[in-house]
Amino acid sequence: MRSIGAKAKVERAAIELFAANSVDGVSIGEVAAHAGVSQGALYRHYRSKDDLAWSLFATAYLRMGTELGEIRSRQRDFKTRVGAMVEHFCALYDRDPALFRFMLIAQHDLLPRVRPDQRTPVDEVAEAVEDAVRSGEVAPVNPLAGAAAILGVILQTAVFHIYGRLAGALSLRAASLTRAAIAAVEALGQGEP
Amino acid sequence: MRSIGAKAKVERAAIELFAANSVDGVSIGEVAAHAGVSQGALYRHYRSKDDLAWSLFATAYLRMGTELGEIRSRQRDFKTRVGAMVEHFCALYDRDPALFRFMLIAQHDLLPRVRPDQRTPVDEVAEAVEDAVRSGEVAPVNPLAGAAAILGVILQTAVFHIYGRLAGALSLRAASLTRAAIAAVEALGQGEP
Amino acid sequence: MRSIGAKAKVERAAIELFAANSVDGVSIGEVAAHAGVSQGALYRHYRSKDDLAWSLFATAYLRMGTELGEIRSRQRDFKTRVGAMVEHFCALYDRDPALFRFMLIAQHDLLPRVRPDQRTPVDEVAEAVEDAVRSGEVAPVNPLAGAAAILGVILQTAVFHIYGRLAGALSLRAASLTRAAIAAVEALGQGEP
Amino acid sequence: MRSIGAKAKVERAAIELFAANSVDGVSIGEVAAHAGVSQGALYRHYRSKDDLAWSLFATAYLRMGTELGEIRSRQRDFKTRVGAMVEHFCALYDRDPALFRFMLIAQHDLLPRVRPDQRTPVDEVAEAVEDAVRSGEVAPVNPLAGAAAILGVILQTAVFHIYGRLAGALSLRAASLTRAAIAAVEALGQGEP
DNA sequence: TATGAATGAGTGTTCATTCAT
DNA sequence: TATGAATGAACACTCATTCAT
Repeated sequence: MRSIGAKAKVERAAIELFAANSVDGVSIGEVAAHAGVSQGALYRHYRSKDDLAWSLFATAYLRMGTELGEIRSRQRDFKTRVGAMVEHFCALYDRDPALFRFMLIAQHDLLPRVRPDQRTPVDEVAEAVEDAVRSGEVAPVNPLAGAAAILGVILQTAVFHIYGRLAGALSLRAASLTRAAIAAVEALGQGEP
Repeated sequence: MRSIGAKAKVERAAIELFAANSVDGVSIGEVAAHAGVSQGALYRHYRSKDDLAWSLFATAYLRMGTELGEIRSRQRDFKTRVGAMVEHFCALYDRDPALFRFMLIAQHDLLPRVRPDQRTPVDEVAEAVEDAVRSGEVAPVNPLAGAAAILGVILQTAVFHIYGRLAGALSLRAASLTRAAIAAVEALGQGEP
Repeated sequence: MRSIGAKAKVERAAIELFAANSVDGVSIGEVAAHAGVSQGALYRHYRSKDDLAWSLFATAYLRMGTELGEIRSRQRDFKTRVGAMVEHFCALYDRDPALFRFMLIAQHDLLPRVRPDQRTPVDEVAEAVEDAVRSGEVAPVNPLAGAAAILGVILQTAVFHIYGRLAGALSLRAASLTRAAIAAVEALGQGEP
Repeated sequence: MRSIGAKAKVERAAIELFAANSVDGVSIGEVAAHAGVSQGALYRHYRSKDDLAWSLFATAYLRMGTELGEIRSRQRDFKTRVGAMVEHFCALYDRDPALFRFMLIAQHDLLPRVRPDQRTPVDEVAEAVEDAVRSGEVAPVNPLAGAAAILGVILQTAVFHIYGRLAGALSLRAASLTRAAIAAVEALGQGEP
């Protein structure tokens, strides 16, 4: 009856349930019930359960890519860029931990479906590293290896937070995570390989 | 005599299929077929599909914890410990990527089931950090935050390898990953928080 | 004024789709879309999907009965009657093959719903045979057996046309079908049973 | 438990229910219940409901083609051939009216799926007509038009029997149907087209 | 003991029908 | 009046698990 917000309610319910139980662990009926709509109504907005999961994931994942891209174009200094990116991740985590967890969980199923021409968070972080290498801000290093270090520091901290190993707002850790991420990238490039 | 190795064949098949398709994406029939045994035979070794997945995960995960514990007791120096741990992770990844990927995928479902008194890889790495802080090898830092940085650098690199973003044996990256992990932990402790 | 023709558009769409995919193979949404009206509008003209299918079938089927009855009252000679009836069938087929095919398909579901007091094509053809027997134009024969022979010759030819086994306008075959139908009825009555 | 006959019981139940209600009008649950097996058991023998319907239809339809082919190779005279074919149809109808009705109903959905290289009843009857034309037994006529006449006489009589318009064993009508079928074919070829 | 047929609850999905706007 | 979003019951199908042989 209240058609405005029906899709939004489904999205929220799906993200929360998928985050808590993984996509396969949640039935479409549970999503509908949690959203307060009928099962049939859900299919007016999404062609299938898979479409729902993919749509939520792709939207959030590619949006994060876009936002990191904007950060990259706003800042030119490597350390500033990494700092802003780390803060962006932390802010998302604090604002919507369910969405963050959903993305972490769902990536194993859904990442392979991202088209190679789409700009992902990984691409943006790797490009930031590449820029830094090119400008001499950091010693030569494989940009993707550098991106792995940066993202690893951030995401594993988020994972520990999810599992209760760490507490408090993640944003409070942004400064130290930034230092760690930058130091990791610099250290990567200091050996012979 | 034919039953010798039957359980091992099931385990291998399960790990490979679970790694490729996640636990929910694989039926017990597929595991049995892949292992070359009947479905009924599978239930002689595992009470349920869940028992199979949990048993595989817990064995591998806790074993990794034990092995990291042994590394910790063999080495006393922080950097040496981290280096050995990184090498251990890389060696496992290179030797059995399916098992590694299975653990990465399954953790979201199964980690919460690990009892708090069991020694996990996280505990061992965190304890190594704690020791280093206590001995003054690194500046004061939350041991779990340090463990997150170390594991993040390793595991995200493995994830990139799985998704084809990085190539070549992971062990070849052990030295640089070790430097990155240590640098990250040291940097964590250098700010005011 | 927009509603003028809406019902007719629904009928046409329904007949075409039902003919191509059978009633169960077509959704009310497809009919509405094909007709260019909303689903709700469709229910203004028909109480239900079943009502739509039955209404279309009954109208066409009973109309054919009426028309054959008119032929019967216009012509008194058996051969002339059969000739006119065959031509009538062929003309309908050539003019509206979808309607013809719909009737052939739908009869299995809907024929039992025709009330016994309603004059069907079968009744008219059987009565023509009965008249011919009574007048001595053909040897004694069960009128319904005769009607089966006549209708079988016509309808099976139409079926072959639908399935692409025969080509060209069916009306071109009217003369030979008439001869065949009459010969079949005459032959039926020439044995001992 | 009684694995012998499970598939046969499913087939019988399916044919009977499909004949009475059409394939779309019967749920897989009803078939299973009628057969006295579980729904799951049904899927051990048939991949899908469609596979069940198609398998039943193709088996019966192509088998009839084979049998008519055998009749054709046993008899060389046109009238004898037609007589044997008519008797074969009548015998099948009398022995298994449900199967006969199922074939009549299902053909509209399933006939297009028969591969062109498979010998159908239509092919066999048409070939019998062709042979008769070639040998001069009947005047020149399109073999498929002739087959339509023969099959029409038989099948429409069966249809009338199904709907209660005719009664008694169909085999009792075999002789007169044979005469009617032959007369129809002969009459087809006596005009100018 | 080992097999695989059988079970039956649960899933995603469709669709005829209703009704607020 | 006309729309199309919403409903909810029904459906085909899957699969972990059991058990007779």
